[in-house]
Amino acid sequence: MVKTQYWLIKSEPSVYAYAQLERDGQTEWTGVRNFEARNNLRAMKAGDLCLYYHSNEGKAVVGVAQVLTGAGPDPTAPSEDWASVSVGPVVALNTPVALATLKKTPALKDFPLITRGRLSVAAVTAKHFKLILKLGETMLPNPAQSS
DNA sequence: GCCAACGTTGGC
DNA sequence: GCCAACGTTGGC
Repeated sequence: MVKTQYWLIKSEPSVYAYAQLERDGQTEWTGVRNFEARNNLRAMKAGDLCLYYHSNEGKAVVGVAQVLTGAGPDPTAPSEDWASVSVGPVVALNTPVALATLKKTPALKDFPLITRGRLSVAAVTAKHFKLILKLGETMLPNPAQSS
């Protein structure tokens, strides 16, 4: 199997919270209108894992989501030029990792939330991904644990 | 192809 | 609710 890649996806909880994803079981990740974020969406493939960040309200990484299907055209987009993927919930973090905590952690100095605050879909290194799970006092359930 | 204006995001 | 950061648009 191909190596799992790690990502960070952001959503305002008032728009689509992680708890909503858990209720729905899966969702189509649409509405991205930034070229770089779109390119990242296109690089996602089924099985990749995403840290789920709540922006504006909450301001914390709250859960892990998994890419279910790779990028297709965004049905909500005005043209063919945009992409979306479908994602499903994996686990909610036992302890949400606040932005303030991320900022205080030297190992996360170049985490995309810190360096690229406004990028809504960003690649995350395996090292950062694991560290955030640790800060969130959370283990991945076995089916999601791939490499 | 540059760059100013504008709109949006998101932390505070 | 303000404002800084920054990406995109559009005029030249």
